[in-house]
Amino acid sequence: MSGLREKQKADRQRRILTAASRLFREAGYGAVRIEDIAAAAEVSVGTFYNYFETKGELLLAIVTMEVEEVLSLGESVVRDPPCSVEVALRQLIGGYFDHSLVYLSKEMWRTALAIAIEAPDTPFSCRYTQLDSLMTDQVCNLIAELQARGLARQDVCARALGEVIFNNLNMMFIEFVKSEPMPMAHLHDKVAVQMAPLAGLLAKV
Amino acid sequence: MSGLREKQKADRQRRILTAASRLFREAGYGAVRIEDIAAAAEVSVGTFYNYFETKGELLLAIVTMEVEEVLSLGESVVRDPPCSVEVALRQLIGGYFDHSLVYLSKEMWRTALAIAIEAPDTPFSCRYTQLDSLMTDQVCNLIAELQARGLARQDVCARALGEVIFNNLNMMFIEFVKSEPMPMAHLHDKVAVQMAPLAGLLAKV
DNA sequence: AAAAATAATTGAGTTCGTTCATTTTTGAAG
DNA sequence: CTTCAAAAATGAACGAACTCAATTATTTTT
Repeated sequence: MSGLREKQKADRQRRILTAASRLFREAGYGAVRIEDIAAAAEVSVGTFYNYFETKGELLLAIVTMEVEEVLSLGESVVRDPPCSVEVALRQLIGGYFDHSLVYLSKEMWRTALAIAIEAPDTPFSCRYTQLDSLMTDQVCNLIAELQARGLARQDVCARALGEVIFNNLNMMFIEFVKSEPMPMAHLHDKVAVQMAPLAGLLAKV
Repeated sequence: MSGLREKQKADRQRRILTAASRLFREAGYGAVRIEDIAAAAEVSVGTFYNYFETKGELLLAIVTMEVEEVLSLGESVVRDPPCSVEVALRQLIGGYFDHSLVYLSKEMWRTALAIAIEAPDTPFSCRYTQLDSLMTDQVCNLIAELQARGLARQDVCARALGEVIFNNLNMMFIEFVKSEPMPMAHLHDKVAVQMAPLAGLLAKV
Protein backbone atom coordinates (compact mmCIF):
# COMPACT_ATOMS: atom_id res chain seq x y z
CA MET A 1 0.00 0.00 0.00
CA SER A 2 1.36 3.43 -0.84
CA GLY A 3 -1.53 5.83 -0.51
CA LEU A 4 -0.34 8.10 2.26
CA ARG A 5 2.60 9.60 0.44
CA GLU A 6 0.52 10.28 -2.68
CA LYS A 7 -2.24 11.88 -0.67
CA GLN A 8 0.12 14.10 1.31
CA LYS A 9 1.84 15.13 -1.88
CA ALA A 10 -1.38 16.09 -3.63
CA ASP A 11 -2.52 17.92 -0.55
CA ARG A 12 0.68 19.95 -0.21
CA GLN A 13 0.58 20.90 -3.88
CA ARG A 14 -3.00 22.04 -3.52
CA ARG A 15 -2.19 24.01 -0.37
CA ILE A 16 0.71 25.78 -2.08
CA LEU A 17 -1.39 26.64 -5.15
CA THR A 18 -4.34 28.02 -3.20
CA ALA A 19 -2.18 29.90 -0.71
CA ALA A 20 -0.11 31.46 -3.49
CA SER A 21 -3.14 32.31 -5.60
CA ARG A 22 -4.67 34.18 -2.69
CA LEU A 23 -1.48 35.93 -1.63
CA PHE A 24 -0.60 36.99 -5.18
CA ARG A 25 -4.00 38.56 -5.67
CA GLU A 26 -4.07 40.20 -2.26
CA ALA A 27 -0.53 41.53 -1.96
CA GLY A 28 0.81 41.32 -5.52
CA TYR A 29 3.22 38.78 -6.97
CA GLY A 30 6.29 40.91 -6.32
CA ALA A 31 5.47 41.58 -2.68
CA VAL A 32 4.95 37.93 -1.76
CA ARG A 33 8.04 36.05 -0.64
CA ILE A 34 8.55 32.31 -1.01
CA GLU A 35 8.79 32.27 2.77
CA ASP A 36 5.26 33.74 2.95
CA ILE A 37 3.83 31.16 0.57
CA ALA A 38 5.58 28.35 2.41
CA ALA A 39 4.25 29.59 5.75
CA ALA A 40 0.69 29.96 4.41
CA ALA A 41 0.83 26.47 2.92
CA GLU A 42 2.40 25.09 6.11
CA VAL A 43 5.50 23.73 4.45
CA SER A 44 9.15 24.76 4.54
CA VAL A 45 10.93 26.77 1.86
CA GLY A 46 12.85 23.67 0.81
CA THR A 47 9.62 21.74 0.36
CA PHE A 48 8.17 24.49 -1.79
CA TYR A 49 11.01 23.89 -4.22
CA ASN A 50 10.20 20.18 -4.35
CA TYR A 51 6.84 21.12 -5.83
CA PHE A 52 7.68 24.08 -8.08
CA GLU A 53 10.95 24.83 -9.83
CA THR A 54 10.73 28.59 -9.27
CA LYS A 55 8.37 31.25 -8.03
CA GLY A 56 7.63 32.06 -11.66
CA GLU A 57 6.69 28.50 -12.52
CA LEU A 58 4.20 28.55 -9.67
CA LEU A 59 2.61 31.67 -11.12
CA LEU A 60 2.45 30.11 -14.58
CA ALA A 61 0.82 27.02 -13.07
CA ILE A 62 -1.94 29.27 -11.74
CA VAL A 63 -2.24 31.21 -15.00
CA THR A 64 -2.43 28.13 -17.20
CA MET A 65 -5.40 26.88 -15.17
CA GLU A 66 -7.21 30.09 -16.08
CA VAL A 67 -6.29 29.77 -19.75
CA GLU A 68 -7.44 26.16 -19.86
CA GLU A 69 -10.82 27.25 -18.55
CA VAL A 70 -11.19 30.02 -21.11
CA LEU A 71 -10.17 27.64 -23.85
CA SER A 72 -12.85 25.13 -22.95
CA LEU A 73 -15.46 27.89 -22.83
CA GLY A 74 -14.37 28.96 -26.30
CA GLU A 75 -14.90 25.45 -27.58
CA SER A 76 -18.65 25.82 -27.21
CA VAL A 77 -18.65 29.00 -29.30
CA VAL A 78 -16.78 27.22 -32.09
CA ARG A 79 -19.09 24.20 -31.97
CA ASP A 80 -22.21 26.31 -32.41
CA PRO A 81 -21.29 29.82 -33.58
CA PRO A 82 -23.67 32.77 -33.98
CA CYS A 83 -24.81 33.28 -37.54
CA SER A 84 -22.76 36.41 -38.23
CA VAL A 85 -19.02 36.78 -38.61
CA GLU A 86 -18.87 39.90 -36.48
CA VAL A 87 -20.99 38.51 -33.68
CA ALA A 88 -19.21 35.17 -33.64
CA LEU A 89 -15.77 36.73 -33.39
CA ARG A 90 -16.91 39.22 -30.81
CA GLN A 91 -18.37 36.46 -28.69
CA LEU A 92 -15.21 34.33 -28.77
CA ILE A 93 -12.87 37.26 -28.20
CA GLY A 94 -15.09 38.82 -25.57
CA GLY A 95 -15.04 35.53 -23.69
CA TYR A 96 -11.25 35.50 -23.68
CA PHE A 97 -11.01 39.04 -22.37
CA ASP A 98 -13.84 38.97 -19.85
CA HIS A 99 -12.52 35.90 -18.06
CA SER A 100 -8.97 37.15 -17.85
CA LEU A 101 -9.40 39.12 -14.65
CA VAL A 102 -11.64 36.72 -12.75
CA TYR A 103 -8.84 34.93 -10.93
CA LEU A 104 -5.82 37.01 -11.92
CA SER A 105 -4.72 40.62 -11.44
CA LYS A 106 -3.08 42.70 -14.16
CA GLU A 107 0.18 42.48 -12.23
CA MET A 108 -0.03 38.69 -12.23
CA TRP A 109 -0.63 38.72 -15.98
CA ARG A 110 2.30 41.05 -16.58
CA THR A 111 4.63 38.84 -14.63
CA ALA A 112 3.30 35.66 -16.22
CA LEU A 113 3.62 37.05 -19.75
CA ALA A 114 7.11 38.28 -18.94
CA ILE A 115 8.21 34.88 -17.66
CA ALA A 116 6.67 33.03 -20.60
CA ILE A 117 8.82 35.18 -22.90
CA GLU A 118 11.99 35.28 -20.84
CA ALA A 119 12.17 31.62 -19.86
CA PRO A 120 10.31 29.86 -22.66
CA ASP A 121 11.76 26.39 -22.06
CA THR A 122 10.56 25.71 -18.54
CA PRO A 123 7.69 23.20 -18.17
CA PHE A 124 4.92 25.67 -17.50
CA SER A 125 6.18 28.16 -20.08
CA CYS A 126 6.01 25.40 -22.66
CA ARG A 127 2.48 24.62 -21.53
CA TYR A 128 1.57 28.29 -21.75
CA THR A 129 2.96 28.56 -25.28
CA GLN A 130 1.02 25.45 -26.21
CA LEU A 131 -2.19 26.98 -24.86
CA ASP A 132 -1.56 30.13 -26.89
CA SER A 133 -1.30 28.01 -29.95
CA LEU A 134 -4.50 26.15 -29.04
CA MET A 135 -6.26 29.50 -28.76
CA THR A 136 -4.96 30.43 -32.20
CA ASP A 137 -6.35 27.14 -33.48
CA GLN A 138 -9.66 27.98 -31.88
CA VAL A 139 -9.91 31.31 -33.70
CA CYS A 140 -8.92 29.62 -36.97
CA ASN A 141 -11.47 26.88 -36.37
CA LEU A 142 -14.21 29.41 -35.78
CA ILE A 143 -13.46 31.07 -39.09
CA ALA A 144 -13.31 27.72 -40.86
CA GLU A 145 -16.59 26.71 -39.24
CA LEU A 146 -18.26 29.91 -40.44
CA GLN A 147 -16.92 29.26 -43.92
CA ALA A 148 -18.15 25.67 -43.84
CA ARG A 149 -21.62 26.89 -42.92
CA GLY A 150 -21.60 29.33 -45.77
CA LEU A 151 -21.58 32.32 -43.44
CA ALA A 152 -18.23 33.67 -44.63
CA ARG A 153 -16.32 33.99 -47.86
CA GLN A 154 -14.37 30.85 -48.56
CA ASP A 155 -11.59 32.37 -50.67
CA VAL A 156 -9.73 33.68 -47.61
CA CYS A 157 -7.16 31.51 -45.85
CA ALA A 158 -8.72 30.81 -42.45
CA ARG A 159 -5.38 29.87 -40.93
CA ALA A 160 -3.59 33.08 -41.96
CA LEU A 161 -6.45 35.33 -40.93
CA GLY A 162 -6.99 33.48 -37.66
CA GLU A 163 -3.34 33.84 -36.76
CA VAL A 164 -3.38 37.55 -37.48
CA ILE A 165 -6.53 38.02 -35.44
CA PHE A 166 -5.21 36.09 -32.47
CA ASN A 167 -1.85 37.85 -32.56
CA ASN A 168 -3.70 41.15 -32.56
CA LEU A 169 -5.79 40.07 -29.57
CA ASN A 170 -2.71 38.97 -27.75
CA MET A 171 -0.81 42.23 -28.28
CA MET A 172 -3.85 44.29 -27.34
CA PHE A 173 -4.21 42.23 -24.19
CA ILE A 174 -0.56 42.87 -23.36
CA GLU A 175 -1.16 46.58 -23.87
CA PHE A 176 -4.18 46.28 -21.59
CA VAL A 177 -2.34 44.65 -18.70
CA LYS A 178 0.59 47.03 -19.11
CA SER A 179 -1.70 49.96 -18.37
CA GLU A 180 -3.12 49.66 -14.85
CA PRO A 181 -5.83 52.33 -15.39
CA MET A 182 -7.08 51.10 -18.77
CA PRO A 183 -10.63 49.73 -18.36
CA MET A 184 -11.75 46.47 -19.93
CA ALA A 185 -14.32 48.32 -22.02
CA HIS A 186 -11.53 50.26 -23.69
CA LEU A 187 -9.87 47.01 -24.72
CA HIS A 188 -13.12 45.70 -26.20
CA ASP A 189 -13.72 48.94 -28.11
CA LYS A 190 -10.23 49.22 -29.54
CA VAL A 191 -10.25 45.63 -30.74
CA ALA A 192 -13.71 46.04 -32.24
CA VAL A 193 -12.43 48.92 -34.36
CA GLN A 194 -9.39 46.94 -35.46
CA MET A 195 -11.48 43.94 -36.39
CA ALA A 196 -13.81 45.90 -38.66
CA PRO A 197 -11.70 45.69 -41.84
CA LEU A 198 -10.96 42.02 -41.21
CA ALA A 199 -14.59 41.19 -40.71
CA GLY A 200 -15.28 43.05 -43.94
CA LEU A 201 -12.80 40.76 -45.64
CA LEU A 202 -14.85 37.74 -44.59
CA ALA A 203 -18.26 39.26 -45.28
CA LYS A 204 -20.11 37.73 -48.16
CA VAL A 205 -20.55 39.95 -51.19
CA MET B 1 34.38 76.28 -16.13
CA SER B 2 32.58 73.02 -15.47
CA GLY B 3 33.62 70.75 -18.31
CA LEU B 4 35.45 68.05 -16.41
CA ARG B 5 32.51 66.71 -14.46
CA GLU B 6 30.29 66.59 -17.56
CA LYS B 7 32.98 64.91 -19.58
CA GLN B 8 33.70 62.28 -16.93
CA LYS B 9 30.00 61.62 -16.53
CA ALA B 10 29.44 61.14 -20.24
CA ASP B 11 32.52 58.97 -20.43
CA ARG B 12 31.45 56.71 -17.58
CA GLN B 13 27.99 56.29 -19.07
CA ARG B 14 29.52 55.37 -22.41
CA ARG B 15 31.91 52.90 -20.75
CA ILE B 16 29.07 51.21 -18.89
CA LEU B 17 26.93 50.95 -22.02
CA THR B 18 29.66 49.55 -24.23
CA ALA B 19 30.97 47.17 -21.56
CA ALA B 20 27.49 45.86 -20.82
CA SER B 21 26.59 45.58 -24.47
CA ARG B 22 29.65 43.42 -25.11
CA LEU B 23 29.26 41.30 -21.98
CA PHE B 24 25.54 40.70 -22.56
CA ARG B 25 26.18 39.47 -26.07
CA GLU B 26 29.21 37.37 -25.11
CA ALA B 27 28.03 35.75 -21.88
CA GLY B 28 24.28 36.38 -21.90
CA TYR B 29 22.31 38.89 -19.88
CA GLY B 30 21.57 36.46 -17.07
CA ALA B 31 25.16 35.37 -16.62
CA VAL B 32 26.58 38.88 -16.33
CA ARG B 33 26.66 40.35 -12.84
CA ILE B 34 26.50 44.05 -12.04
CA GLU B 35 29.92 43.54 -10.48
CA ASP B 36 31.24 42.32 -13.84
CA ILE B 37 29.81 45.31 -15.70
CA ALA B 38 31.17 47.72 -13.09
CA ALA B 39 34.61 46.10 -13.29
CA ALA B 40 34.65 46.19 -17.10
CA ALA B 41 33.58 49.83 -17.09
CA GLU B 42 36.11 50.65 -14.36
CA VAL B 43 33.57 52.01 -11.90
CA SER B 44 32.22 50.71 -8.62
CA VAL B 45 28.92 48.95 -8.16
CA GLY B 46 27.53 51.99 -6.39
CA THR B 47 28.50 54.21 -9.29
CA PHE B 48 26.75 51.91 -11.72
CA TYR B 49 23.53 52.66 -9.88
CA ASN B 50 24.12 56.38 -10.22
CA TYR B 51 23.86 55.91 -13.98
CA PHE B 52 21.14 53.23 -14.34
CA GLU B 53 18.25 52.49 -12.05
CA THR B 54 18.46 48.73 -12.50
CA LYS B 55 20.20 46.08 -14.57
CA GLY B 56 17.04 45.83 -16.66
CA GLU B 57 16.93 49.54 -17.38
CA LEU B 58 20.48 49.30 -18.67
CA LEU B 59 19.42 46.53 -21.05
CA LEU B 60 16.44 48.57 -22.23
CA ALA B 61 18.74 51.54 -22.83
CA ILE B 62 20.75 49.37 -25.18
CA VAL B 63 17.67 47.94 -26.86
CA THR B 64 16.02 51.31 -27.42
CA MET B 65 19.11 52.53 -29.29
CA GLU B 66 18.63 49.64 -31.69
CA VAL B 67 14.92 50.37 -32.10
CA GLU B 68 15.58 54.06 -32.73
CA GLU B 69 17.95 53.10 -35.52
CA VAL B 70 15.45 50.77 -37.16
CA LEU B 71 12.77 53.40 -36.87
CA SER B 72 14.83 55.99 -38.67
CA LEU B 73 15.65 53.51 -41.42
CA GLY B 74 11.94 52.82 -41.80
CA GLU B 75 11.29 56.53 -42.26
CA SER B 76 12.96 56.46 -45.65
CA VAL B 77 10.75 53.62 -46.83
CA VAL B 78 7.65 55.58 -45.85
CA ARG B 79 8.91 58.75 -47.53
CA ASP B 80 9.46 57.03 -50.85
CA PRO B 81 7.70 53.66 -50.90
CA PRO B 82 7.93 51.01 -53.64
CA CYS B 83 4.98 51.10 -56.02
CA SER B 84 3.32 47.90 -54.81
CA VAL B 85 1.55 47.27 -51.53
CA GLU B 86 3.14 43.88 -51.06
CA VAL B 87 6.66 45.05 -51.83
CA ALA B 88 6.36 48.19 -49.72
CA LEU B 89 5.15 46.30 -46.66
CA ARG B 90 7.74 43.57 -47.15
CA GLN B 91 10.50 46.15 -47.34
CA LEU B 92 9.45 47.95 -44.18
CA ILE B 93 8.84 44.77 -42.19
CA GLY B 94 11.93 43.07 -43.53
CA GLY B 95 13.96 46.05 -42.38
CA TYR B 96 12.59 45.75 -38.87
CA PHE B 97 13.37 42.05 -38.66
CA ASP B 98 16.75 42.03 -40.34
CA HIS B 99 18.22 44.68 -38.08
CA SER B 100 16.98 43.10 -34.88
CA LEU B 101 19.91 40.75 -34.39
CA VAL B 102 22.73 43.06 -35.46
CA TYR B 103 23.53 44.32 -31.97
CA LEU B 104 21.30 42.11 -29.83
CA SER B 105 20.99 38.40 -29.12
CA LYS B 106 17.68 36.59 -28.87
CA GLU B 107 18.25 36.25 -25.14
CA MET B 108 18.70 40.00 -24.82
CA TRP B 109 15.44 40.55 -26.72
CA ARG B 110 13.58 38.07 -24.54
CA THR B 111 14.74 39.79 -21.39
CA ALA B 112 14.05 43.26 -22.77
CA LEU B 113 10.55 42.34 -23.92
CA ALA B 114 9.88 40.70 -20.56
CA ILE B 115 10.98 43.78 -18.65
CA ALA B 116 8.99 46.13 -20.88
CA ILE B 117 5.88 44.13 -20.00
CA GLU B 118 6.59 43.47 -16.34
CA ALA B 119 7.78 46.94 -15.34
CA PRO B 120 6.04 49.23 -17.83
CA ASP B 121 6.38 52.42 -15.81
CA THR B 122 10.18 52.72 -15.59
CA PRO B 123 11.79 55.41 -17.78
CA PHE B 124 13.21 53.14 -20.44
CA SER B 125 10.12 50.92 -20.50
CA CYS B 126 8.05 54.01 -21.22
CA ARG B 127 10.49 54.93 -23.96
CA TYR B 128 10.28 51.42 -25.37
CA THR B 129 6.48 51.51 -25.39
CA GLN B 130 6.63 54.88 -27.09
CA LEU B 131 8.93 53.48 -29.78
CA ASP B 132 6.54 50.58 -30.35
CA SER B 133 3.80 53.08 -30.90
CA LEU B 134 6.00 55.09 -33.30
CA MET B 135 6.60 51.91 -35.26
CA THR B 136 2.85 51.34 -35.41
CA ASP B 137 2.49 54.89 -36.71
CA GLN B 138 5.12 54.14 -39.29
CA VAL B 139 3.22 51.14 -40.65
CA CYS B 140 -0.01 53.16 -40.65
CA ASN B 141 1.74 56.03 -42.42
CA LEU B 142 3.08 53.70 -45.08
CA ILE B 143 -0.42 52.44 -45.81
CA ALA B 144 -1.81 55.99 -45.84
CA GLU B 145 1.00 57.06 -48.16
CA LEU B 146 0.22 54.22 -50.57
CA GLN B 147 -3.44 55.22 -50.47
CA ALA B 148 -2.57 58.87 -51.11
CA ARG B 149 -0.53 57.86 -54.14
CA GLY B 150 -3.44 55.83 -55.47
CA LEU B 151 -1.55 52.57 -55.04
CA ALA B 152 -4.01 51.10 -52.54
CA ARG B 153 -7.75 51.05 -51.97
CA GLN B 154 -8.84 54.06 -49.99
CA ASP B 155 -11.95 52.59 -48.40
CA VAL B 156 -9.93 50.71 -45.76
CA CYS B 157 -9.06 52.36 -42.46
CA ALA B 158 -5.28 52.75 -42.60
CA ARG B 159 -5.03 53.13 -38.85
CA ALA B 160 -6.93 49.95 -37.97
CA LEU B 161 -5.14 47.87 -40.56
CA GLY B 162 -1.73 49.28 -39.64
CA GLU B 163 -2.28 48.46 -35.99
CA VAL B 164 -3.28 44.91 -36.80
CA ILE B 165 -0.28 44.46 -39.04
CA PHE B 166 2.16 45.82 -36.50
CA ASN B 167 0.67 43.79 -33.67
CA ASN B 168 1.04 40.71 -35.81
CA LEU B 169 4.68 41.55 -36.53
CA ASN B 170 5.32 42.11 -32.88
CA MET B 171 3.83 38.80 -31.78
CA MET B 172 5.63 36.92 -34.52
CA PHE B 173 8.87 38.54 -33.44
CA ILE B 174 8.22 37.47 -29.86
CA GLU B 175 7.64 33.93 -31.10
CA PHE B 176 10.90 34.19 -33.04
CA VAL B 177 13.02 35.23 -30.08
CA LYS B 178 11.34 32.67 -27.83
CA SER B 179 12.60 29.90 -30.09
CA GLU B 180 16.40 29.85 -30.10
CA PRO B 181 16.68 27.53 -33.15
CA MET B 182 14.13 29.33 -35.35
CA PRO B 183 15.94 30.94 -38.31
CA MET B 184 15.21 34.46 -39.47
CA ALA B 185 14.06 33.14 -42.85
CA HIS B 186 11.31 31.22 -41.12
CA LEU B 187 10.03 34.41 -39.53
CA HIS B 188 10.00 36.20 -42.88
CA ASP B 189 8.14 33.33 -44.55
CA LYS B 190 5.49 32.92 -41.87
CA VAL B 191 4.74 36.64 -41.84
CA ALA B 192 4.61 36.77 -45.64
CA VAL B 193 1.88 34.11 -45.60
CA GLN B 194 -0.07 35.93 -42.91
CA MET B 195 0.14 39.22 -44.78
CA ALA B 196 -1.28 37.81 -47.99
CA PRO B 197 -4.98 38.25 -47.15
CA LEU B 198 -4.34 41.72 -45.74
CA ALA B 199 -2.45 42.80 -48.81
CA GLY B 200 -5.36 41.48 -50.83
CA LEU B 201 -7.64 43.75 -48.84
CA LEU B 202 -5.61 46.78 -49.96
CA ALA B 203 -5.12 45.66 -53.54
CA LYS B 204 -6.97 47.79 -56.09
CA VAL B 205 -9.81 46.03 -57.86
C1' DA C 1 7.88 -6.15 14.30
C1' DA C 2 12.51 -4.59 13.45
C1' DA C 3 15.70 -3.16 10.01
C1' DA C 4 16.97 -1.48 5.69
C1' DA C 5 15.93 1.29 1.78
C1' DT C 6 13.74 4.93 -0.33
C1' DA C 7 11.50 9.31 -0.54
C1' DA C 8 10.52 13.71 1.21
C1' DT C 9 11.18 17.66 4.43
C1' DT C 10 13.97 21.01 6.43
C1' DG C 11 16.36 25.57 7.25
C1' DA C 12 20.81 27.44 7.32
C1' DG C 13 23.81 28.94 3.62
C1' DT C 14 24.94 31.00 -1.08
C1' DT C 15 24.34 34.29 -4.69
C1' DC C 16 23.26 38.45 -6.80
C1' DG C 17 20.64 42.72 -7.35
C1' DT C 18 20.11 46.75 -4.90
C1' DT C 19 20.78 50.45 -1.09
C1' DC C 20 22.99 53.89 1.75
C1' DA C 21 26.18 56.04 5.04
C1' DT C 22 30.73 57.48 4.31
C1' DT C 23 34.56 59.22 1.71
C1' DT C 24 36.50 61.47 -2.26
C1' DT C 25 36.47 64.60 -6.05
C1' DT C 26 35.23 68.74 -8.34
C1' DG C 27 34.03 73.69 -8.89
C1' DA C 28 33.33 78.24 -6.82
C1' DA C 29 34.34 81.92 -3.51
C1' DG C 30 37.34 84.60 -0.71
C1' DC D 1 46.26 78.96 -2.55
C1' DT D 2 42.88 77.74 0.97
C1' DT D 3 38.24 76.88 2.25
C1' DC D 4 33.80 75.45 1.67
C1' DA D 5 29.70 73.32 -0.57
C1' DA D 6 27.83 70.35 -3.76
C1' DA D 7 28.12 66.42 -6.52
C1' DA D 8 29.68 61.90 -7.27
C1' DA D 9 32.04 57.48 -6.13
C1' DT D 10 32.51 53.75 -3.07
C1' DG D 11 31.89 49.07 -1.04
C1' DA D 12 30.01 46.91 2.95
C1' DA D 13 25.46 45.52 4.26
C1' DC D 14 20.68 43.97 3.20
C1' DG D 15 16.87 41.19 1.22
C1' DA D 16 14.95 37.57 -1.33
C1' DA D 17 15.22 33.59 -4.55
C1' DC D 18 17.14 29.45 -4.63
C1' DT D 19 20.38 25.19 -3.03
C1' DC D 20 21.95 21.24 -0.50
C1' DA D 21 23.70 18.32 3.24
C1' DA D 22 21.53 16.51 7.14
C1' DT D 23 17.29 14.82 9.19
C1' DT D 24 12.78 12.77 9.38
C1' DA D 25 8.92 10.11 7.52
C1' DT D 26 7.15 6.39 4.78
C1' DT D 27 7.41 1.97 2.44
C1' DT D 28 9.46 -2.44 1.65
C1' DT D 29 12.01 -6.42 3.11
C1' DT D 30 13.28 -10.04 6.16
